[in-house]
Amino acid sequence: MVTFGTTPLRFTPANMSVSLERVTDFLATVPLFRELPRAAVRGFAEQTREQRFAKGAMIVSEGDPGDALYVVRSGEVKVVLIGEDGREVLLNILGVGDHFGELSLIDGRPRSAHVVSTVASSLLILRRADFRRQVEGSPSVAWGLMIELSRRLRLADGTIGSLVLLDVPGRVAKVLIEHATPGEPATMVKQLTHQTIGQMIGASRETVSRAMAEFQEKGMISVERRVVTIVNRAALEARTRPRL
Amino acid sequence: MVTFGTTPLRFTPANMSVSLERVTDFLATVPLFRELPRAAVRGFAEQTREQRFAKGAMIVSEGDPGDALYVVRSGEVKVVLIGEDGREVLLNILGVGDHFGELSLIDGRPRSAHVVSTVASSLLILRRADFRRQVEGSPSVAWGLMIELSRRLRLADGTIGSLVLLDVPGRVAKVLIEHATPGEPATMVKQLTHQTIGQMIGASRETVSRAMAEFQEKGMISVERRVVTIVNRAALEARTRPRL
DNA sequence: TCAGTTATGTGATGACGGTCACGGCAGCGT
DNA sequence: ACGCTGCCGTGACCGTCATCACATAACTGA
Repeated sequence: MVTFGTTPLRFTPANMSVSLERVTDFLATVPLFRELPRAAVRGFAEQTREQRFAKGAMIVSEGDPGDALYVVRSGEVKVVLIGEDGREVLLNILGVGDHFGELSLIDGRPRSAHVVSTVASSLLILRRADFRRQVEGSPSVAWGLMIELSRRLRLADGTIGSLVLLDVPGRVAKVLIEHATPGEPATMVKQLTHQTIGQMIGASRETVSRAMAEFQEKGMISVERRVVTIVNRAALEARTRPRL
Repeated sequence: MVTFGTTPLRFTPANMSVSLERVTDFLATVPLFRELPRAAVRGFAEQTREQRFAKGAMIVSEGDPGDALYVVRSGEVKVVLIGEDGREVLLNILGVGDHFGELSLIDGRPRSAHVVSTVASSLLILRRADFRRQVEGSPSVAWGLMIELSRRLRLADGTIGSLVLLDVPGRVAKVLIEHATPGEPATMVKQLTHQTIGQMIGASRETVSRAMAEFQEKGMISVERRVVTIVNRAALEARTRPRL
């Protein structure tokens, strides 16, 4: 549950002259700007300010007019839809180097989801300004943006597919596989609470719990102190397909 | 149900020299190329060939390597995911002037869904060739592409949200509203079979049928010879929100 | 270490909606 | 007109999953 307003935002004035090179260094590592010459990255960095958010702070709200792009410099944020009854749908979890907010910059429409920090986070904010001109002047950025949008679109379509075609255990299996860090014989999965998984796949906490219990019984995964290890990836993948 | 292979594709050799101007005229009307100078549109048109597909033909298949962009010149196609049990998820219905296949051109990955003609259709096929160079050389096309991708991403996220947050009647209401042609007091809805609506929202034909019966009873819509009229749009929109 | 908070396991219960099974109806080609 | 085929309406049944209600366990910070 998001804590509306209870955790006040804390503002940190940008300290441009001192940190410009640091910011440039950082931006140069994010995929979007990776192919850009240093001078161009600095061009973006100059339009940037940094802001810190406490855990649980609402960074952007659905429906807001949006005129900024955000890059996660530290921490983690989640992209969520919130139903009028308070239930949350988790569309995405973003970590360091990920960015959000480009949709509104591109099409000028209001924000389509909420973004909330899951831990204390620091974000670089790139205001609209002449974003469009900058992007058009940097074909590699434009291309990078399109690749990123394509990636998300494929992900979203895949999610729609599994929501419709798979039962809850199938969707849980899919999430486990997608969040597994490679390393075949025993693969580990990033820490995700059952609650969080449930919000990703549209299921209740309890049902996720039961699904994972089933996987454990069948020797597909093992859980040690809340860390999940994938024991039998093939079996998990099989659950990822309907009609088995 | 898609008829795999039963309806053979028919090939029509491109007739470049004669039809180039026609094709250019057509392309100039599609939003993606609208802002482009005529010469540039012709540049795209030159890389184009036209192909006809019978009703039910599979135009692209999920998993195929993809190196072409398709523009619907006449007819209609549907973008679908197909589960191993044969169930279909309808991601999109595309009409004249719509295009598909850009994702693979952008990121080079395989096709993420099937595309099937719902009626006999004619498509312009723009092969990869130097698509990337062309796009980078035409900022307005790059921008148009991003706007289109943004639009689809918003739609997809909205679909995910309604799949998770809304019950079937709610999702049906949403589809009706989205497909309503404006004209307030009595709005009409494009002809969609219950089956089709079901595939769009992950519900069975029967449940869609019952939802629409309920809407009729409550005077929210009226159905006359399979044409739906929205009588009480506000009530429909209310059903679009959870916790009623 | 201890208390408070947050995450997890598991049963009971009921509703939503999928599936099966028909019957009616409308359009369409011959 | 006549059948054919595809769409629609409705009842019956039953599985999956949300919800409620607790009991436990694992983490957090003082």
